[in-house]
Amino acid sequence: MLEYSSQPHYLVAVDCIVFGFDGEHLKILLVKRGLQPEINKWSLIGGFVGSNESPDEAAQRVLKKNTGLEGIYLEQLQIYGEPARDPIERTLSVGYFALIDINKYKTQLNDDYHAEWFLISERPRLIFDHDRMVADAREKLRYKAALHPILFEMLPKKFTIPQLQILFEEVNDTKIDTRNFSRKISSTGLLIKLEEKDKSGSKKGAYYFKLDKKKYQANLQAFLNLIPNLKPL
Amino acid sequence: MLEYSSQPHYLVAVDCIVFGFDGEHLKILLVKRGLQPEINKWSLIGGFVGSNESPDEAAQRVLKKNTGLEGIYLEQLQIYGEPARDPIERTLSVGYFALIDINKYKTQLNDDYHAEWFLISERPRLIFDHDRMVADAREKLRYKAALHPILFEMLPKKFTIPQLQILFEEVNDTKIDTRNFSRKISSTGLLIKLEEKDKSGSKKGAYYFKLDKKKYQANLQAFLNLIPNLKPL
DNA sequence: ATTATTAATTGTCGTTTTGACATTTAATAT
DNA sequence: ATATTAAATGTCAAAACGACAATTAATAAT
Repeated sequence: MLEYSSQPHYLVAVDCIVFGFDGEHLKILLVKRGLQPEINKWSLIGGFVGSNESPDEAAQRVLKKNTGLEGIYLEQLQIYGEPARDPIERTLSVGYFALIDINKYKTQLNDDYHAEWFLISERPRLIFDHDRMVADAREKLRYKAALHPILFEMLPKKFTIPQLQILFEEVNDTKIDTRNFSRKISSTGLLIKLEEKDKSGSKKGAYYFKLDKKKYQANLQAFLNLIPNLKPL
Repeated sequence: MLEYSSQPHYLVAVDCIVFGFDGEHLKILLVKRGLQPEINKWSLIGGFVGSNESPDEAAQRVLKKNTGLEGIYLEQLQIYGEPARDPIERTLSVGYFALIDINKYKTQLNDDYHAEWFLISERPRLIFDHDRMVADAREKLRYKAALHPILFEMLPKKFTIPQLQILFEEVNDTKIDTRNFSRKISSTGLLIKLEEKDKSGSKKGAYYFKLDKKKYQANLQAFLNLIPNLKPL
């Protein structure tokens, strides 16, 4: 086998697909690229992996630098490494998808940074292979959200069932029956009903719920049922 | 933002977690590392990503070079990029897991290469972070296999239901009820019953089945049921 | 030839979950 | 007092599930 020294070295970057929910629509956070090539074109939030950080840490750092966001849900998507994906120099990029509550960070974003939210369906064309990254992230989000309670990451601490349903509908691009949805969500035992109501959406008002954090942590792992009585490895 | 030129460059490698099934047990393919550091210690099959190939292509090439295997099921696991994971020089590694039918390649392996099969539970300690890679791959295999018909990749073209069940039991490290398993497998409509029987395992013999390849391709995508009547994005 | 043996195959039943569907309820506006 | 609007909840038939045991097809033993 070959020695280390004779092997080629590459740039390694991270790119973050940041999904957010504003109560009505699933959105994605984009920035105008600040360096050549493709300067001033819309792009995912990204940056190079530094010498003393892992890609995971780089993604966290880059996200914070570009948006002010910290401690948000972040998950590796996959690596993008076609030799010619960056025209200047070979760069491998690790894709991440992030989930945040838009309203929580709205002010911060508008004031301090150049990031902008777009409807998924109305986003501009992106540089390099970023459009593919978005498509992949969208698919993975849907896949994962069908089996894990991660969509709560995009909601405020207090949220209503109708809000939650709209979010599911947006992610899955489909309509869901209110009665069946409510039944299934209740059966998870993840929600705690609060006294307070959200009156903004209707005259009657919808009860707020919050996450049962203990059960939430326990259920982050898969809850599959092809194999009965399955226990973690 | 910084220029490309001022950014650090890294080695990028691939490491393959190769799972196989011999009819009885789930096994993993390991090699003795051929270069410093940690030379002659057990390791995953890996290699550096060359200048003119993607990581996916590198994984294919490395697998073929080390085992003679070609055109096998290969899927990206995740990237491993802790700054100090390789003591010589910073190297990021893309983990892949592969699925093959052990019997198909047995002779080839023993004769031409130094790879060796181990029971998952009896494998030696591996170099660097390869033990973590194996653990991650095992979890992902189980997760994916619960939702997608990928385990067939580890079986011969003709296989029996009892064989298939043992494989499921191995992957999930659990016992499954014969009657319920058979019912569920049949309901997928993925199997075609053949005339021939496998007499090696019993006096009565077990009917061979083969995959319905058309339905197999269609079902490689997720078949979830949290969202009724879900169609692909 | 009959019987024993072994693993493969198939069946039942009560419970739970599912998907499709409509009515009632709580608040505000008229 | 009534209309309006969205939230919350109920029913029912069909399907899927999990737990459980009996039958069948072939060979081996007597």
